[in-house]
Amino acid sequence: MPELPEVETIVRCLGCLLLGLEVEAVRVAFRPVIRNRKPSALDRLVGRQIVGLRRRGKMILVDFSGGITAIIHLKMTGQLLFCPAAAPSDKHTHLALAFRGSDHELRYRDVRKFGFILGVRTGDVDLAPELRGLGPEPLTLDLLSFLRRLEGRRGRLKSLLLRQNVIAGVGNIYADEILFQSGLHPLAEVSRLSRRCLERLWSAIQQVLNEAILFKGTTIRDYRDGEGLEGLFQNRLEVYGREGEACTRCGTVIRRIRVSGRSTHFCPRCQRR
DNA sequence: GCCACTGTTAGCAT
DNA sequence: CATGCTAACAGTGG
Repeated sequence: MPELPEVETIVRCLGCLLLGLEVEAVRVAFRPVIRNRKPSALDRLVGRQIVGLRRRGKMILVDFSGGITAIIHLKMTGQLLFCPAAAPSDKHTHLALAFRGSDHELRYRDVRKFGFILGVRTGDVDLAPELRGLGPEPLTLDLLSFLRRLEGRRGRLKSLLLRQNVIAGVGNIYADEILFQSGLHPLAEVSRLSRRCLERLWSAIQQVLNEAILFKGTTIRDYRDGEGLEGLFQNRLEVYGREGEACTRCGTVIRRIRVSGRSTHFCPRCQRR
């Protein structure tokens, strides 16, 4: 469930805590979460310092000294937690890094095991198949580039928002919120949207994602930031998870439908087709 | 106990 | 260019 705002929150949170720490030990409890086929740089982290934390789409990039980067995708239920080494860890903790002179460690947890960690050379990060083909970052994409990017595309508007090769980082929750904010119907045909509508869409993307980052993301169930804290944006959701409740803008009952296999929430009055 | 559901994404057939 | 379906996995709720 971590989408762009959640991953951004984790990266900002952990950036402050991890920068400069030197890896003292690596514990791997469940090897398959490491995607490298052969023993890789990830097996040689001891002695390296963490020199950077970045986000690309929904992925976390941890840069280590010596030119190694860990690419981490949390998928639905992954967590990256900086916690006391003494705290008990459960069966869903698949990997942990201990640091020299620190009583805290960094743990990677993932109940459903969909997530992964991949070690690459820092210079090759953008070439990794997981990052290749990822669309631009929505929050640094200006309006004109956005419009150009959507030119010639077809299909349902919501499906388009979810496609990581078009725009990176938007997932199911924020797609619904962005559509509500822009007053557009999830099933609207992309190729038939007026320029005015596309501008509203672009602006809603900026607004919703930035606001969600300010509120440190949405915790429905599993999401936690780097210190184990819940987000606050779940209290500000306008449509997601509000099926049967009243629209905050017009009072109409929020409806839920299925769009490309994903649960989709919208206000039938504020979001006309 | 069984079944349907869940925030992600890749791979497949169409 | 697009769609829908399935699968990976574990937990939750009816």
